[in-house]
Amino acid sequence: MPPIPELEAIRKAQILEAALKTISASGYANVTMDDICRAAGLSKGGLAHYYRSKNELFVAVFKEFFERIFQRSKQTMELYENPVDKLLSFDWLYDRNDPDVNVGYPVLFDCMSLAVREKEYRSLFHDWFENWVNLLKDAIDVGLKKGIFRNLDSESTARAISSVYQGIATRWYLDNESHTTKWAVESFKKAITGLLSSNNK
Amino acid sequence: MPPIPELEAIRKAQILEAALKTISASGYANVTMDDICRAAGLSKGGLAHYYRSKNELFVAVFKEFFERIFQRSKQTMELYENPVDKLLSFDWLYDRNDPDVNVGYPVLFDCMSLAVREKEYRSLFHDWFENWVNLLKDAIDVGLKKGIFRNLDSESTARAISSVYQGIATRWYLDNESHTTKWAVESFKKAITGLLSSNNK
DNA sequence: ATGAATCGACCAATCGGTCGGTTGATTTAC
DNA sequence: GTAAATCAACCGACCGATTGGTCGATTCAT
Repeated sequence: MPPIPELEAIRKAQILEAALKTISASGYANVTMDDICRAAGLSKGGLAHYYRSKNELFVAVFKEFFERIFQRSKQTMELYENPVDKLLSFDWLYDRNDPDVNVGYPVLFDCMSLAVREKEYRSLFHDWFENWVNLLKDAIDVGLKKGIFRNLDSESTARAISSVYQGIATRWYLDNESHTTKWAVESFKKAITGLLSSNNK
Repeated sequence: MPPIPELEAIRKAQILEAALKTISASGYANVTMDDICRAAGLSKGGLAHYYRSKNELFVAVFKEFFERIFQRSKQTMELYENPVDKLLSFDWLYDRNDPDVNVGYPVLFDCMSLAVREKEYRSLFHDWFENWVNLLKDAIDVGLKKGIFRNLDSESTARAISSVYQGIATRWYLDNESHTTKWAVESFKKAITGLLSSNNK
């Protein structure tokens, strides 16, 4: 019987952590199970005991990843009271020293290219979008109730706002020599305040 | 000696076309040289005669791809006179029946995940961004001169506009059940007109 | 006969997954 | 109370399949 009852949960967490870092560093397509074994301090057979296939492990890794990002987003938004501040609270996405950012972007891009063809990954994306959009939507609804915003469809505006964050992030990360952090922050603020002002019919 | 002098150019074009379709359909990581040989109607040795390694071929494919997208963007913009119309002329990006769209998005996502780790691909991205941004920047500069826009930095605004297109495209493509074409088109119009109106200090 | 164009068998390397085996703690049998 | 059986945890050698690249052979126009 198990030495400690929580051993399985501990091991799985260790493996996920090791796999996440390895995938982030080398890229989904280049990572081998051996790499992950080494990073996790386990043998091939040992790892197979917890995750029976590469695909099973990787799906678990990406799931864990999105959960982390979501929690981070939620916690950061909660630091603010004003709906506008909440909606503009994602500047941590453009901090090159942030550990979530450094690990996260490579994983995110990998996941996107996987999502193109595999519905399991598309579904992970969908859930993440949904969670993110709901955070934003709630803030917009509060703003509408308080009269800060007018004539907005909160859901489609929320989707647009998160898309703007992601679009700017893509540039900022993949071509950082031409896209400074200053540009990224100013741009998302202008774009999002533009989306929130109801001068569109 | 070559049967026809242009044979090399013809073959290379055939190979690039076949490779582009194959990569789009199966994904960079899953495509084998055999797949491309079959699609191009050539043997392994025959293909090796024109492209000596997988990497050499793939870089050429992605280069060709970005060139196509750029030409398409340029031509579509030229259909319009008014700077605002030019800047909003990219709704073809959100047409699910467009062949460039169907082939392009999978390739684009693959290229992004490659660009994270390989500077050769990052450089392709950079060049594409630069070309795209310059198209937009020229239109904005005309608008500034004509007095249609005020208080804008044309370059950083151009970068923001193309980022908005790309961010919305990501959602629209990867999670199309929750992101309709109508949403995509309305959203980019609102976001971009917001960026162009100078009510930001 | 020279060399570009093309072929396809073959090689070496890689990788995911399997499987028999070991360890050590717990449970069961007596 | 102890010997035997059991089982989770873990190991690493091995297998089968895949794949990128090579190379000698073949064709054919010049």
